[in-house]
Amino acid sequence: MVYLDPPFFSQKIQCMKDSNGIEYRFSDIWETRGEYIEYIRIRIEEIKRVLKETGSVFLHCDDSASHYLRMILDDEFGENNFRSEIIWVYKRWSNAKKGLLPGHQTIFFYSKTSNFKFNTIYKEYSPTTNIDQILQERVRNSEGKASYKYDKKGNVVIAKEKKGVPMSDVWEIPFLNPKAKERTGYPTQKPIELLEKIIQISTDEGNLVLDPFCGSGTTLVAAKMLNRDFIGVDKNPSAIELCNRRLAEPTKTVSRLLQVGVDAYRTKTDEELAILNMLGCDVVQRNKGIDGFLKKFYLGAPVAVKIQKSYESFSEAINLLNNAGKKKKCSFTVMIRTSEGLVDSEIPIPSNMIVIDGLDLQLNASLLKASNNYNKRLMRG
Amino acid sequence: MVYLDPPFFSQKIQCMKDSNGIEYRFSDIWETRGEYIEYIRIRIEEIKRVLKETGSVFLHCDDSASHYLRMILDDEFGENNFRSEIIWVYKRWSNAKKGLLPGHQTIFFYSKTSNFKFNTIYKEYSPTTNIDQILQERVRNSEGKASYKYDKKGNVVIAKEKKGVPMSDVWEIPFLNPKAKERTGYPTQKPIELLEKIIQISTDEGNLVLDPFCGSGTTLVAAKMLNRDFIGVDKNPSAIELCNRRLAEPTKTVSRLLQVGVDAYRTKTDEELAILNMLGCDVVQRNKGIDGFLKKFYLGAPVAVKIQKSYESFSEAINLLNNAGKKKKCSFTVMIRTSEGLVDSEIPIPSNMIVIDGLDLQLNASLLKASNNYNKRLMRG
DNA sequence: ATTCTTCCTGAATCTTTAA
DNA sequence: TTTAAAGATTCAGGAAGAA
Repeated sequence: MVYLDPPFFSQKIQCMKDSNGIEYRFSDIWETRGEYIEYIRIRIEEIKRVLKETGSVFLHCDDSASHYLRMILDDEFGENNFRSEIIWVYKRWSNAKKGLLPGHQTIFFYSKTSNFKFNTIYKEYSPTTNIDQILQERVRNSEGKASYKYDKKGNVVIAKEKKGVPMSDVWEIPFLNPKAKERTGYPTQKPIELLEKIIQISTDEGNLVLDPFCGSGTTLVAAKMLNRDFIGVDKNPSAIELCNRRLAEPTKTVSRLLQVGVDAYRTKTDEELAILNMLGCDVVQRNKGIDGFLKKFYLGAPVAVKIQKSYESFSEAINLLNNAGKKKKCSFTVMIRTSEGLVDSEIPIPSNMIVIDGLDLQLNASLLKASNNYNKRLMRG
Repeated sequence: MVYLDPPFFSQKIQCMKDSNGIEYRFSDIWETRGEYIEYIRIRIEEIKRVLKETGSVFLHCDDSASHYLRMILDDEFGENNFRSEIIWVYKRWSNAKKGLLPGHQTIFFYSKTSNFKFNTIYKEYSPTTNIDQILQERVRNSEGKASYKYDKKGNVVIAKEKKGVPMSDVWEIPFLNPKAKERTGYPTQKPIELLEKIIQISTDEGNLVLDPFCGSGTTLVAAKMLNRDFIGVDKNPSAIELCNRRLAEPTKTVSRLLQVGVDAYRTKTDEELAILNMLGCDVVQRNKGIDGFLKKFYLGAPVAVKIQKSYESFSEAINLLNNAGKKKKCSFTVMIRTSEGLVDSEIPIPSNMIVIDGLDLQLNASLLKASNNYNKRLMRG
């Protein structure tokens, strides 16, 4: 298998320093598009030459010249050997731009022949999947419509064991964060996770992986950890040095985000989210005293919102919100009192805090009043 | 704005039947690739001709010929007018295939000039984001490192109001489920939500939207619902008929259409469900006047709850709830008034109806009062 | 008109403080 | 001593302003 992440046609100089002050730099600047294409084409030709009959190539690019690169691959490998357009999706720290924020890169997957090595990776079923579909055998009737299969006694027929859903061509993997330990200081470094997937679907242990633009050596590190053989090439001597350093101690930092999933960071209940949404709030996830900020400032300052929790007394909640609001320089704070929260309103409410009873509290109060009125009227006849 | 979803170069015949047995069919078969490209190129040329200087084009394709289509766009619009490669991501029922499951389609976004119309849509911050960096102003020291800004007294300085994160070029929108009500039976039908986003970012109300391969008319329906003008073209007469049915069936008003259209793909919003849940309600799905019943009876009879909808005036909502409540022999009814609903409280409120303002309405009133108090205090010195 | 410089942003981590 | 919460930091990549 060959993975290559050649210079993009971005017309920029990529430059970065590592923690020791060593500067890594390469140029994505080309005289003409034709020159760039020719540069890549020669390399693709050679890649095809050295590839086994069952081998595959993965070409990594952004959207600046992906269509030209795919043309080259079509020409050299044949369009019938196109396997997939893999989309690597990530969220990244943002910038201001008129238009949509770039949040993906493309990896073209071609095989040398139709008899290519491929290991299917199975993922979990979507939570919306009906288990009957997985468990029960199905048949097609005369009109071609599918239905569940029953045996002669009218019992459902259980299907053979399934392995899960085959992996899709869209891969959501966190972008290598500027603060990640995995970072070497080399520009355009890719996450190990990405290379692991590519190596796993296209090779077995002991197979050979080639990266002709190996840079910081992510491909090689991933290959080594997965017990594949590997060859790396780079024209920059300091890149090779870096590769050797990394390979001597191949480490992979597991991203907490990847490990626990983004939902682990979402700590609000549906109800709390609905309240915050109703009020027009940005949701705050990592603050005990504040659940959200109103999207609009008042008196030139932010307004913090807190929903009383069931495990908090009212006075506790007030103190938490008040202190957090002061720290964040809020003009006002808003407390949503809930019926579940422990009632205990001994302490005075700060002058810049607005307390609003939750809908359930208001409803109960109103219903009580209405029932009393009704009973009084009854008494009076 | 022009959106086009031309036949793909898939070399298949697309065929599907709707519920009335009408068959829709068109051919994706072309003699040669060159012929296909020429067919598209002519249309792109004309699209550019009729487009305004501030206009944009969105070309929808799968990965079978996307590189050729983008070449055409580069040629006709100029590669400096390439704005984004939008990736539409969806999860779909799986099929066994050696390789990765296709889970995306591509939409190329080009503008006619660099002075193009664009409305940024802001999304929520990631749950991993630290609010301090959103809230606090930052500075750069002499070494170019960033840190938080403090005033002379050592207090943090609050940054100006933020709007959220600009939308990325990767859109996760569910593929039209085979059972979805929105389905017309037309092959390759796209979800309305996808078209809504495209129309929203590239046009304002009253602008003109053209779909030269309109098929079942999803683009036109979305345009109509968003108060844009629209033109649809299709060479298949039964497609045009279908479009007209979809566009004209709700013969009343545009807002009625909106109501019907929205209701077709979601009966209760998450917010409404959360409110009903908060109040301790059983949810009622198919009643215009009632959204839920309290789990507890009052005075030995059920209590109906209704949330005012954005497309209902307050008096309309009151009448609906009151009539439905009488039919169901309710002792009381509860109306939740919302800020989105049309305000129009001319008619008297029935004696057994309890009206509760939504949290947002109460918050707005409280903030207004608090701000006024603050200003008065300022005036008095 | 072109190049250079400065500024701004926020996702996801690392670091420090509090419990 | 361990863990959780809060605070601080980095950097790709556009925009806007300066040279």
